[in-house]
Amino acid sequence: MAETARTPVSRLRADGSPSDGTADAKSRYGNRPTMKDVAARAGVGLKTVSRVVNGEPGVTPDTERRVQEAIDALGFRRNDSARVLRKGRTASIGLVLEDLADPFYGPLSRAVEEVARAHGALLINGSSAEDPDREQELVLALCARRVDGLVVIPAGDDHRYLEPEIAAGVATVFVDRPPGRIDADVVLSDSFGGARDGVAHLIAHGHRRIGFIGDQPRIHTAIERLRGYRAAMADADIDVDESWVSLGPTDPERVRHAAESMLTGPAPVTAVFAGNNRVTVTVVRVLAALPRPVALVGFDDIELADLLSPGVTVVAQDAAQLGRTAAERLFRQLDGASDAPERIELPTRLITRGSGELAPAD
Amino acid sequence: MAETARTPVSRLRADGSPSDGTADAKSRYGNRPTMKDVAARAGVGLKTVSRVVNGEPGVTPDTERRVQEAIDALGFRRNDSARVLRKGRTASIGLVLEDLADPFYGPLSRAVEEVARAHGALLINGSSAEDPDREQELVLALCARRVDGLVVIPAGDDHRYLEPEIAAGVATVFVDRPPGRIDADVVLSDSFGGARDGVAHLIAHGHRRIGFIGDQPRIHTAIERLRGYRAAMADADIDVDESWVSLGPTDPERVRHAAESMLTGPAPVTAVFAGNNRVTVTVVRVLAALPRPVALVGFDDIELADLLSPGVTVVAQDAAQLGRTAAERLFRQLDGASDAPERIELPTRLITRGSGELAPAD
DNA sequence: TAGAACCTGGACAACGTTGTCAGATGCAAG
DNA sequence: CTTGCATCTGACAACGTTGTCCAGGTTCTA
Repeated sequence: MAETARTPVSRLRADGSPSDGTADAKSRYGNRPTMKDVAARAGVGLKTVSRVVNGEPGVTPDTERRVQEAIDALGFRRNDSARVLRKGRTASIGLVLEDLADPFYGPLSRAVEEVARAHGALLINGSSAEDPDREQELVLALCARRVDGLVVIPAGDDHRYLEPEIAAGVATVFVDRPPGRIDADVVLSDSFGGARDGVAHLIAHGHRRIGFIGDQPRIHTAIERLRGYRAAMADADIDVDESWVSLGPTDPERVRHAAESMLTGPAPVTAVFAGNNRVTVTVVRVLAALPRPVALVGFDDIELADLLSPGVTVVAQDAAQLGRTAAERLFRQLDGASDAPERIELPTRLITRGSGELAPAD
Repeated sequence: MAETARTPVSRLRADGSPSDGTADAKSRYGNRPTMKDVAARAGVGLKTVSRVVNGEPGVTPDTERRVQEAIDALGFRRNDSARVLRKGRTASIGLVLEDLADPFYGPLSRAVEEVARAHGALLINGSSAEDPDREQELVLALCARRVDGLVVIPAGDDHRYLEPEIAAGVATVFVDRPPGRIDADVVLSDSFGGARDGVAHLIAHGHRRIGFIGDQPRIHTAIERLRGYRAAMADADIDVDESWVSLGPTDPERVRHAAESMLTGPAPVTAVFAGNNRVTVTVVRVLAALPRPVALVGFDDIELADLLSPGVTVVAQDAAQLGRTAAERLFRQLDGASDAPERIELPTRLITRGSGELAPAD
């Protein structure tokens, strides 16, 4: 059945609609009822409708009923744009991350959303695709929408463009990577410590020639994890052969090439530390095709890592906790806390599953 | 932790321009500069500023420069709330899905975002957590924000509450599951056909006792996939023992219990068809602990499925394509197309990796 | 040189809501 | 039958932007 009462006529209309008299009048949506319309229908004043809609006190039950009937009859829905204009707060926050499709960011944005929801706010989000210009464009678009706050996983390394916004009261928290050239709240995982522990774990199982494959060097976490790698190696008095280290984009081709080359040189590595989830996945594929076992520890947990053989040992960070902490910090700012910008570092956790405990196959 | 003093009037820093005398009654709260402020500073009219900001023609280069300088000096950013109020279009679309953290929805929302971006729109999104009330609440909140359009992965089965919105011109497209009790565009994967093919594949490899574990029966895809299962079984003249069929929540406990019980009865199944990615993951775990091999085909592809042994055979749907198609359809509506609501069904693809080709271990 | 055609700039009125404030109304007490 | 007081109610002015429209000024044509 399902016959619709949809009017085929007024779907929406581009700005310069032909003829149709004044463009100033309602050439936009099919006419949506406003509070004025509701007031007229209910035979009350405009403000009374506003009071009913917002549950303000001071309306007789009888009046309220009349207004409610008019609202239902007309299908009225408050226009929040106008409300925002008047009140100044939008009850929405922006989340700028690198890629919504990356499994690492899913739980993170979900956590941010949960916190936002608990505070009655909606979440607007966008992917920067690791492009600083796009990050800035997105952030500024969000500011133009007057989001109350921003959670940013930065792609760029210069955030001075945010200074006027922050000064104007846009609460801002960075996550996963610190901001560049401004002082602001930031929530991070302990990339340095996590990587150091992971590499130390490999060393403890007898490895000395250990490879490191990480993300591009302009990304803070990549540098930190490499630093952790070097620290662990130094602690064990192992000289790092620079052919064991590779930073760059994390697309499968590049990573595969990097892995293969450090596995085949004159001094082939017996273990690999993978700098993030995407790297790990590709390295697992490369190692699976090898005749000899090569140990592997990856940064970030991956689904099904426990079911591979051997299971993949990882340094896990809690993406959801990262997002939750950041969002909570954001709303603390919005609630008026005026603490100095703080850097919060969350611990990582080594999960041993087998691949990191393989002995070197020398 | 030390408690910090909270002042209600905190981070809003009214930029005190000492020389400017006009800042008396107007700028009581640390407000942002408006076009009026810019106009005053540049010594031009309000509308001229608007023209510069929007790149409209009819401004001398010299005037434009003066205005631009004032904009930069004040850190002016157009207030889109006001703009929206005036123009009627928000250049934003809403996406309501089940769970942002589910790996199936990541690529889908990313695709929607890409299309939105290509049309200059931002994406507001929220998770319904499979709760119809929450879905409605979210959708209506988005409508109050006056999003131009909605992409909805429905949790509920009655969407008549959307009728006034659609009539008022909110473009609407459903994805992954059809809407309930209204007529609207919908983009689906071919759940029925995909499941039928997957089960037929198992039958072709000699299985006759095949289990089906799916999502809750109020979810459309769960029903469709079960229908596909029954169709394939009927085509092969196999009577389905109802102890082989289990629908319900997809949490690991429930799925594990369902799998174990159909694997241990008097007529234990020799193969399992898993109704979605979450079910598959748990079933893989259960089967991995079994002494005898049991065949498995899962609906939805999973990362690393190829690296397990055996590799997991799946009926893959293209989540990104689903999102892209829906979003494109949405913007076609917004561009004024007034086609009748349409149902678009995307094909699935069987990917054989080993688990689905195991012979029955009778 | 006057008039027309054109260009630039600005005054003003919306858009739909909420905060303020003063006017109505009802009821009890004087 | 007033007065006082508490409740309700509605007119009106913002909020910051854009569409309309007209006033000046300039250049070009007759």
